[in-house]
Amino acid sequence: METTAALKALGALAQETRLGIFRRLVQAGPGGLAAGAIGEALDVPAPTLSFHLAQLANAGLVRSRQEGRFVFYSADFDAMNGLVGFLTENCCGGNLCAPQAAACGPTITTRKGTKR
Amino acid sequence: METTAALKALGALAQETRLGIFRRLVQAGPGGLAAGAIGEALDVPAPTLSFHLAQLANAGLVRSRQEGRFVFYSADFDAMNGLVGFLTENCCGGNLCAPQAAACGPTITTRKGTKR
DNA sequence: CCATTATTTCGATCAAATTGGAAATATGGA
DNA sequence: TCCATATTTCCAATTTGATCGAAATAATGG
Repeated sequence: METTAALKALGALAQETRLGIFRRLVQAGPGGLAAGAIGEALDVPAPTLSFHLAQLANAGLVRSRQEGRFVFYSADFDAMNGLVGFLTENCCGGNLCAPQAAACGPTITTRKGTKR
Repeated sequence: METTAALKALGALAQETRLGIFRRLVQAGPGGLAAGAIGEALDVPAPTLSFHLAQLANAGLVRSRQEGRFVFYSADFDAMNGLVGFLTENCCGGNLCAPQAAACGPTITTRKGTKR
């Protein structure tokens, strides 16, 4: 992820309502949620919600798809991974995150070096 | 890291000049740089620089210490780690980062342009 | 003290983001 | 077609953010 995209993603998440929306979408999983369901869950008026969803979409953090009368929004996990990668590089200068790698969790090393 | 702190950190980094300042400080390492050196490196007028440094400090991403006539600013790596951890949890719902764990990975994504 | 350098505060101005009501635009069903 | 529901666009008010000159504050050495 390059700087411009990272700036847009950071800006998109740096707002309470949008961060709430995104968290909700992450929680909802790949299927996402209909716009109305998000607005109801977070108690955000439709026009305001639409505005924020557009910002998130423009930043590449969410995707939308029409399904019947509904528009479903879902988190773009790849984009989020890209952002985390960008920050990790900016935090660590391209190397491992300092002291604790807690952020990367108990994890994943799917059996040694099987990258990808 | 709690939501409020994460929002402040995201907001602090979601600005071109501030992101540039922070990257420079990360690159400078724990010792940091004098305010003047940062301003000169990034060509930012003193008042503007002071404003942005204050924002970064308020967000907890940088620390400052007086040294002689200079005020040195340095990146707070723990805070940055905290932010990455927060995003990772919000990206993965507290579990593994989806498909590829590239960000945490075996690393060394020495990409051209990472430097400087 | 005084001069010099480093940084911050003040203040004014301009630009951009956020908000939500009212109205417009889909979409699918009766 | 007409209706009901879902979502977006339009618009205008309000708030918040960014910029930087000028002046103020801090630190040091002469």
